Amino acid sequence: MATIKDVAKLAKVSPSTASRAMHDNPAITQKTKARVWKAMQTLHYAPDFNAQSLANKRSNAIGVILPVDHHEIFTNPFFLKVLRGISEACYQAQAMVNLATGSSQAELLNSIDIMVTQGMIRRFIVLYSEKDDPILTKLRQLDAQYVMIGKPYQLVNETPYVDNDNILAGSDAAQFLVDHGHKNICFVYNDLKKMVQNDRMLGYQRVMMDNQLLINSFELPAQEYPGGRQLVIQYLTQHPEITAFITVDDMLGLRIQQVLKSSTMVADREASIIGFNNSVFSEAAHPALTSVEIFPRRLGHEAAKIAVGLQSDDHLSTKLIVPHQIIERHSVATV
Amino acid sequence: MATIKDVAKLAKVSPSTASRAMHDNPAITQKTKARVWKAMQTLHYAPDFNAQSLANKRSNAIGVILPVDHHEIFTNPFFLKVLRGISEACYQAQAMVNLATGSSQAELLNSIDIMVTQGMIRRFIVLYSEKDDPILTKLRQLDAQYVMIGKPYQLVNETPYVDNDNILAGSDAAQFLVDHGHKNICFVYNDLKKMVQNDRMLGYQRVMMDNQLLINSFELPAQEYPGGRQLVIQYLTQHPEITAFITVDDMLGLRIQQVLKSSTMVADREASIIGFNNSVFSEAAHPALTSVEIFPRRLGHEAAKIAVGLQSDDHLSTKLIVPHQIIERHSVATV
DNA sequence: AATTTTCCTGCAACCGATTGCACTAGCTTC
DNA sequence: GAAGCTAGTGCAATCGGTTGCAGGAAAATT
Repeated sequence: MATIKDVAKLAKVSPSTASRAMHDNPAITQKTKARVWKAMQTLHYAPDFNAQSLANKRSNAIGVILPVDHHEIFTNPFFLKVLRGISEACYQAQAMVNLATGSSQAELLNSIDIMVTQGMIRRFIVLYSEKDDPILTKLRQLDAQYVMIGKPYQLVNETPYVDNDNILAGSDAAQFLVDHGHKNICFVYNDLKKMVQNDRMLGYQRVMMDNQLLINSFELPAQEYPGGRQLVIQYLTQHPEITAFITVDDMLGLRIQQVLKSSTMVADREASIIGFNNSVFSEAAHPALTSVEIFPRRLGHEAAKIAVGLQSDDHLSTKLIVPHQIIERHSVATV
Repeated sequence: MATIKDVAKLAKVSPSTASRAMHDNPAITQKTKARVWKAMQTLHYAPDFNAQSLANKRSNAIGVILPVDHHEIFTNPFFLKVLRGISEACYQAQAMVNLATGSSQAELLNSIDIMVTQGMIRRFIVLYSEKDDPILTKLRQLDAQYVMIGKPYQLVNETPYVDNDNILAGSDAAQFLVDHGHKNICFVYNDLKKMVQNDRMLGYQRVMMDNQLLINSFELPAQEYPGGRQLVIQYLTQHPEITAFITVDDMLGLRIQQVLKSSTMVADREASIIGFNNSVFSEAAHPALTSVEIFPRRLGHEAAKIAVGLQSDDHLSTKLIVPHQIIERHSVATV
């Protein structure tokens, strides 16, 4: 591998000039820069990241923080897609991608500590947004920068983030059902402490109120908790008027669909369903689920672009809203 | 942050001695080592990874290579679980996890090149096994070490890997059906160029032959190719004798189940299904799919442990077989 | 032509580790 | 007691970059 000294030698300048030329330092003449650049080309020069990080006290890597391990999370293809987007943007920006996970919060905190203090990683992407998250406190305390995927709960103005307009997405989903003639619509969620779910519900509520319709909601616990099926049956029998469901994730929609199709307790009961995330689940269902696509890969891509551009001294924060899109399939009927 | 010089000063030795003491170099007296170790403790010393990598010409990071982007892959929770296991083991070994993905092979190859030449990453985990994979060629050519998840096609003896015994898993699944009285069993796959699928089929075939039963197989293309549903219906009508399916992934099982339940073309047709991967899909189905759990997280964990232990000079290769387990649910009936 | 100003470039130190080699004790041995 | 060993430690160079500061050359001013 060619080093900066080789380049310098070939361009007949000193390593310091070469270094400055590479960073397009204004102190260097165009003519000199050109010489250096040509030398870089011919030698296929590429800087050593470790040497650079050492000298700069800052790694070129972006740390990616997944939520603390939890059955549901590591089952959700959403994160993998986001990772793909991040990876893509980082590749284009010549940055490395460093993963941080943990089976407990303590472990994750420690991982992050190591990445910052020993790895000199100073830029992170946090793949979720939760209330009172100690991880964010830690990052701030370590003087690291981060961009979030999802809208932050705290320091909303100071935190760069990329997100969908989940309130709008919730509204759109509700409006879609209303437009199809539904009046008794139920919102199915999982955990309202998550900003996404909360926002989508807000959007749903807004539309219902605008149309003077009743608000119904239902908490369906994660798959690993038993009895979910029973809860759905119960809800359905207690609310015979409900003709449509908005589910905060396709998976929930699928589960409700399964119950509708298979339980003798609710035989002949029909209901429209619209989900979120446009995941495999929605395609796999029959009838295929209408779902709101939120473009996770794009979310990741944009977040990474912001993270890569983060300077250690800037305190302005970029916010980016990625559009969503309703993918119509066959699970919503017109009444 | 304390540096090695601070430690050295406190222990009243030179940095070189401190360094040697930290690596438990036999040239250093126990007494001196003890002094250095105590100094490390009191200063909360932790080495700078970048400086270390620079001096050693080898990073402490493990590169993780995902397969080239492909709708199906980034939808499969398997990889996320494996990542979790890798991350866990790396955390314990104080190694960083570096991700490599690409939307094309060229991009992925380039990513890897960068990781090795600029990042000094010399140890990789490859999350898949494919025939004639140029990625592996590249890794070898770059003089990097790798451990695979899944059995390699080439250099089987020289390549460390961790895998399930997929042949056995295939046999077990088939035997499970045979034990439940099934005689006409069909094996459903996706892409036989993948070692996993091939092996599972082999196992299936073995059991069928041992029991003097006919071998039936069926290729169900990935979800994104249209017409899959039609293919299933066609197969079912052309093979009325089939009473059970082994599907190489739960997703495929789910898709077959959907057809069975919903198509009027095959009304009243019943069939048992056993899938692989014990993914959410299997739980979400109704009746819930019986599935073969292959413990992806454990696969990742073990692979990472091997990768971390890899020395640049050793040419012995560890192989590790992670057991599988049939998770009985309700999709297999006794005939 | 001499002096000042402006620009550009190079020297050398530094980032935080590792390691070959030389050196100094303390022991043994004759 | 001098010579020869061995074992333990430190010096200094090195890994491949970055950057403050000094200095030299060219351009501008008088």
